[in-house]
Amino acid sequence: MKTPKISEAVVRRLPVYLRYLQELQELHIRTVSSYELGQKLDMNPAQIRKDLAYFGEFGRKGIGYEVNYLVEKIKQILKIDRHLNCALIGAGHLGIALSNYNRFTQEKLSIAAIFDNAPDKVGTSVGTLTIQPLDELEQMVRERDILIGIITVPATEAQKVADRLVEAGVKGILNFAPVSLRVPTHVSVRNADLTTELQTLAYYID
Amino acid sequence: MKTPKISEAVVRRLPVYLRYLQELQELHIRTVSSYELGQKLDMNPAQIRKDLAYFGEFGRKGIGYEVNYLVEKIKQILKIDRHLNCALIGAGHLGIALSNYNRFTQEKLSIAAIFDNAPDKVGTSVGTLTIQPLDELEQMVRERDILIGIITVPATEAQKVADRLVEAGVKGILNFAPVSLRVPTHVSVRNADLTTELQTLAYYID
DNA sequence: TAGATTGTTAATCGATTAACAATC
DNA sequence: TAGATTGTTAATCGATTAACAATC
Repeated sequence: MKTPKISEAVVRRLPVYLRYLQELQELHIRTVSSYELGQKLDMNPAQIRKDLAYFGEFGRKGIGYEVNYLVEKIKQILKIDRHLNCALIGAGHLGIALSNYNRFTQEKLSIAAIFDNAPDKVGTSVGTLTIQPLDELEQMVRERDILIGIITVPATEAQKVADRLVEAGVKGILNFAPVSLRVPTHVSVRNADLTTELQTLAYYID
Repeated sequence: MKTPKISEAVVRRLPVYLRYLQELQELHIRTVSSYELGQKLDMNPAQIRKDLAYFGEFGRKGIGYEVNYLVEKIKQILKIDRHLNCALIGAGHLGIALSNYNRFTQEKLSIAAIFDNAPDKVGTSVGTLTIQPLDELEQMVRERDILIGIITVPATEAQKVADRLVEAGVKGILNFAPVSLRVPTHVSVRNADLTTELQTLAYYID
């Protein structure tokens, strides 16, 4: 897979294509054109073709894209065709919600450990997992080959947790805490802060 | 407030500035330069100055920006200086998590009603609210002046809920369901789909 | 005053869109 | 074949960054 230099904008659109293509799969639709995709996703067809063409020639001129094939290709590109273990740090309401949410949607991206320091939470089960104390973070990351940390602790703790995740060897962080994390360049961070989203939305009201 | 044509990229950065400025407020720091902000947020200082300058002249040459003043200004720009009522549709784990999360962070952006159709949930309390059946959505949106809908129902239900929210007069939707919603242009949608975020993150692993 | 830092213009860089030859 | 649709190049558009006069 030759990746000349793909912009984040392109990468962010791939999961959106994938999601819709999977809907088409369920409807047993075999083929789709960039025009149809563009109509449904409210995007420019040229952009869709260009995005996909960064990674290879997946379509057929005069025909369009074969849905099943494109689904597999996008999964490969995103590297979600293989297992990827995540650790969840912070077993509050949001953490529990995510660990459930996760279970029945993407079995390839799975939560392999949950941590919290509250004494009344440690030892409690969440699905098939048991909440562990934060002390055990580093050990578990290594033992269970965890590559992604999902941070759902309070803002004041988030940087400390991020530092420990980085130190333990995690490659990516999904951060739900409302702070800008500082991490080395070899670690990717994505922010999923609800407050920020709501505030952005407020701007567009009226 | 003259707003020539502000790009979404600019609007998305304002809450990030705000968040850090509020941290500075707590530390009783009175003044900050675009250079310092840039250092901390890992952004170009010229960009920060330009972003802010779209909305007015908030700084002082040779000095920088007065923290308290800038916080107030950004709140005004984002329109979070006034109350804004949201409705939450879907009282699953994620919905409950959000309604709690929300309570103690942003009192100006508050959840004013929670809906779910599951018979075992209707009538149950969540904080000070009682879960209501979806039938009552339109009525509540009107009665309680709800301008934003937060969708945390399953993907299959999300478009139906969005249609009803739009019909009831909501101006913005924060969508947690993994589907691309279709709404009229006068309604803003922001997507906060965890799966999409995780998949994007996976691309950057290794 | 001298040093610092803004607001803004101009230069650069990158992303989106249009157009079309290639071809199924 | 004729119509459709890709992959890709070129044109456009927009966003970021650099530079600097204005000025606190």
